[in-house]
Amino acid sequence: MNNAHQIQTSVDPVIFTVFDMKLHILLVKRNIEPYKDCWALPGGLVDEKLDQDLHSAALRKLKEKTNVTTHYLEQVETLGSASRDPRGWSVTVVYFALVTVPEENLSAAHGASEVRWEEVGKNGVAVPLAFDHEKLVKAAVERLRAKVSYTTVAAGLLAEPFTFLDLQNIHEIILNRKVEKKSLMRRYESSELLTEVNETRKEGRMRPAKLYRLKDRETVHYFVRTMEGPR
Amino acid sequence: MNNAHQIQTSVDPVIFTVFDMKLHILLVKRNIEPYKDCWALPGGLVDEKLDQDLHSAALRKLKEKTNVTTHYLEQVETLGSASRDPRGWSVTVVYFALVTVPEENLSAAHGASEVRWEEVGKNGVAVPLAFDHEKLVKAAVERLRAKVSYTTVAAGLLAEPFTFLDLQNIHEIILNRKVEKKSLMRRYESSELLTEVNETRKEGRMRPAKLYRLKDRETVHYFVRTMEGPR
DNA sequence: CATTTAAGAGTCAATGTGACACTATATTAA
DNA sequence: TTAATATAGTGTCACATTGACTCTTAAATG
Repeated sequence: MNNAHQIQTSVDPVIFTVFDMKLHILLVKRNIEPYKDCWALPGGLVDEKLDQDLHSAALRKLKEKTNVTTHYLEQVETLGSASRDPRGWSVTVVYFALVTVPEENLSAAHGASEVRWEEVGKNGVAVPLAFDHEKLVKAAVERLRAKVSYTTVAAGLLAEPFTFLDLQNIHEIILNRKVEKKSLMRRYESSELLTEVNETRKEGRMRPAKLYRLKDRETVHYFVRTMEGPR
Repeated sequence: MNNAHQIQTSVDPVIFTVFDMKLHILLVKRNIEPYKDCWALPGGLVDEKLDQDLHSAALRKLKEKTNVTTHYLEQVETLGSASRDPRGWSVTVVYFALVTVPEENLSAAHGASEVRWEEVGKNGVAVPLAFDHEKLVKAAVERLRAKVSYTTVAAGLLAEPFTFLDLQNIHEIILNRKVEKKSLMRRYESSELLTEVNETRKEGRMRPAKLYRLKDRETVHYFVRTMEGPR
């Protein structure tokens, strides 16, 4: 029972952002074997010295690859088996993080020769990923979609201030379907999470939209019911 | 990065059952340090040789402590930190399992000097637990309650055949509140998960209740809406 | 000042819910 | 044979929330 075991423990954050009206995740190109030159999640081994706990290990990985800060980091699931890494038994804890649209860009440091935002389509990303990372991404996307359909987490992705249309777009992009304007508005009204600011217009000669900020970027409101989708 | 690290990896199943109209979980008394003679979850280290993956590691732990089989095993969350075990960095993957009411009883083998079913009250169990196991139990109970309020998992706890009242009781015991008969009936009807069998009566001189079986013990039906509780 | 066009408020049928009243039925006692 | 009993199971309804749709509002432009 007291065998000094050799199970590798890592964290794999799936970092989401939205730009160009598409959902994206952050990938890094591996520069060591196994799966050298293959795209992978920006994860890595938990460091006994550096990391107090799993959550901060995930935050550290996040910081190493991007300059942006997260308003949301949630554990998704943990996969562990003898076969998922050719080097032997390994366990990885999958997280998903939401970051606002990146302006200054990525730091291709820390063992990653390349870093990039990859579009998430209907069936995950278009490139093959190392290890079982496609499965991890799938799980994270499912969780994100579920969460967005019954909470206000998606609002955290927006740069402030934002219009209601921005909010609606974020939901539609992540859920990959139309969302009823009025329905979403009602939900955010009852969440009491938005504060109005001033005004602006988006395109030429139309009525300007109100601008909002979040009262508290840390708070996530749960809708009384999940968004049901089209009838 | 390639430091041979020493993170201990374990699984901790929270095994639920219902008898005497109360929710219970299985605990074992530790017979080694640390926390010797303290009650704990029936978990243990993942064994690289024995276990193919985390799920089967949890099943193995379950089998070592009870003779019953599970119809439901679900991963809850993973906790890992430098401080949760005095011996150093450790990670544990928490599962929750549902088993039918135990008849032949527990095997107090495998490093546990004592095994027992402990009642789960409003605030978890009444005895202090080793490590952070109270937190793990709390997380598992929350997840169980959530799941029971929007799925048919609870039905898996019943020995077949069962009456509708049995089903209602199971829900009420786990959720720790009254559940509307008609509301629950509607949900199970639309789940199309029950098959009628014959008849029986429970107490003396009243109308006998129909007996049911589950069409498929593996299938879990998701209700269209969460049970909302009293108005 | 009329026109344009999206913002955003109003309205409504459909759905599912909790609550509670009501009916059905096997057993037992008269 | 029949009435009483007590739980099993069904009927009904007000209420809340939803998706869908329509209507009003308002700044900017020409």
